[in-house]
Amino acid sequence: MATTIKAIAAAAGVSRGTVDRVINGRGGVSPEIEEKIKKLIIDMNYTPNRAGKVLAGLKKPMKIGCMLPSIDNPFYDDVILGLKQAERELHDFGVSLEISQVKGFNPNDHISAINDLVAKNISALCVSTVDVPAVQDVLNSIIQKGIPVVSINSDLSHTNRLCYVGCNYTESGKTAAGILNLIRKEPLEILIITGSLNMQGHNQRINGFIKTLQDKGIKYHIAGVIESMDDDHTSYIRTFSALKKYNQVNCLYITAAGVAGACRVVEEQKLQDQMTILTFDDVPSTRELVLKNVIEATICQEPFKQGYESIKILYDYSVNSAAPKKSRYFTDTVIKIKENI
Amino acid sequence: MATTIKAIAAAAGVSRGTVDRVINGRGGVSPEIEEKIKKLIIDMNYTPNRAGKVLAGLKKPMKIGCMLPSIDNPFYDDVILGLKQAERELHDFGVSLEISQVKGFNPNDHISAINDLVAKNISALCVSTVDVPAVQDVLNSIIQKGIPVVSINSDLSHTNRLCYVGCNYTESGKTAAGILNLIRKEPLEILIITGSLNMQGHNQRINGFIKTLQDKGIKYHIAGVIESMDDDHTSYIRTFSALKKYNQVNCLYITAAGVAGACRVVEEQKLQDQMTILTFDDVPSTRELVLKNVIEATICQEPFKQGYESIKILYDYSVNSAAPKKSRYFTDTVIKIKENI
DNA sequence: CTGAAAGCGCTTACAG
DNA sequence: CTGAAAGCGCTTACAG
Repeated sequence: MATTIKAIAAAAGVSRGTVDRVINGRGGVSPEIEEKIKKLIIDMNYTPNRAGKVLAGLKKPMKIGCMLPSIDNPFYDDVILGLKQAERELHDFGVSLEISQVKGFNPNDHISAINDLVAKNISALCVSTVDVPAVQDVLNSIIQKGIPVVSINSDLSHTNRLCYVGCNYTESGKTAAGILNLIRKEPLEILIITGSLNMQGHNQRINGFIKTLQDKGIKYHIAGVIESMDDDHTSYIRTFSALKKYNQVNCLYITAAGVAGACRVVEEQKLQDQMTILTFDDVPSTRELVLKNVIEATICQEPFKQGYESIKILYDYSVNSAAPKKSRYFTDTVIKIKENI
Repeated sequence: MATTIKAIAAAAGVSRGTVDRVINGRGGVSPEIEEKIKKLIIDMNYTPNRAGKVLAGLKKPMKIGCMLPSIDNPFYDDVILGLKQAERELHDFGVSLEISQVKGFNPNDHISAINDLVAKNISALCVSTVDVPAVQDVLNSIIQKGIPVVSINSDLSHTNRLCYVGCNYTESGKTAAGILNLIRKEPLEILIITGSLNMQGHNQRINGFIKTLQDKGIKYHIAGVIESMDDDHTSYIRTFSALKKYNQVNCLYITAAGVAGACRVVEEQKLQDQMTILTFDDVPSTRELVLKNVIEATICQEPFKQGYESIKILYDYSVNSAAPKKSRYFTDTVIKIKENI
């Protein structure tokens, strides 16, 4: 049987209330008694029982806010499933989620969604947002108020966020090059279709990719780099033009959304057989293209786990005062091909 | 606030004890009152609070037994880490693990290890064992005693095990062929090195592999099939002979342990460059060979998760009487290459 | 500065 | 067949 507050109180000859004050640093305990209890806690190897804490804490339930740019972005579907799974598991422990979904990456939209959540009295926040000063400032002021923040999928600089949970973008770019190295249809004439050159994650995927191509001594040439703006229509138009201009291209490296738009060009022009296509993430349209042998491999990042772990981390921090051990939790870089998708 | 036993009792005009009797089917309640309470439970949407259950159940702690053939088998290291992680998380809920490790696959050794666990008064069991009648009988008698059993990593037939948690062997074999299809150095002359032709999982890896090679229309020929007996020394000896005999082999497909032994032959004879090697699992020696570019890809099966989920499933079943929704929980088929291992 | 009591939701003897 | 009471480990007013 593990040590309890009751046992400590008996050993110290005080009441359980006093032991509780020391354990939780509520103050108002004489120095001698405080010392005595602290020593006992260590000697008797006391750790608070989570079930007891939960039950006592049921009177003041905890609401965790989540802000995601998930409208019209199927990538977030699995993130949300992960959030909800965590909510289900923690429901009996008094936890509920307040999920705020926005469309696009306008900082002002994100800020007002975040402020709305705070107004709804959340006691922790997880966000997937843009890393710009205006957003950083808002988050820092929230953190100052005692609301811990976890960044999902896209990290934040210059903030005291508790931790990041998401993709290792550089590694995922390297892995794409590793796959290409196995396939090896040299010389490679590569068209890079990125989401936005302003997105750090997308750039890391490009840099990791190129670095590994070089390290491996692969014969390649980057025909061009275009931006899809994470939009299938833009992606289609620009890929169409680019493939007309660079007609030697035999490899598409698509770092973000816009996969279906780019692949439509390839299919319409019947270029599947001579084109090696590498993409990221597993949204329904991408999955279909993998199953149709249009895309050779898509590299994924465990979105479900990103949602699930974020909530668990915030809960553990708030209730068990367990700070995360790492400042960045990278989910696995997962290679999916037709057979294991 | 969620509905509680107290609320139901008040609504029914009875004591909490009576409500508890109905909820847990302990009997001894008059039919009319039982009906009334059952209706109330549905109408008021009652679900038992786990924290309350846990606290009340702390007086009778729960011991879960685990039997693994893990001695001298590094594959199980991560399975055990997963078991221990679950134990840590459930420690405050009164759960402890009794892990029994054995060496090899002798049914009698497994049976006596299992019986020892039962003698230690475990209330649930997870096992990774051999699927033979003698073992099945022992497990069925244990299950009859009310001890639920989960099979890890290797499934059991003819038993009432609660569920299986482990690899999808057929899919992992297909995935190996999918990788080979991307690499395509036809014509392929393949040497299959399997663990044992008596192991269902190993055979499924072979069958899935060959089926997919055929479906893809890949030009291949199986030079031979040898058994490593999951042992590096045996693997080395037999691979050495086989490569001497079939000197056209340009691909090694290794379905189980014995990877390091087989690869030693390749390295000693400097065949790395002309040999495509596909393996399974991520043990230290395999990982090293992937990083050294000897192995092209190794296909993994989330061993940590296998351990972790097995315990969670047994716990949920025992405490929350939540039967698993599926009879087989397949962990993901994970492709690891140098860049993402 | 400290203690006694009540309560979170559930279960377990015990009494009738 | 049913109820009242005590208890699991912790926290929260309240009284002194």
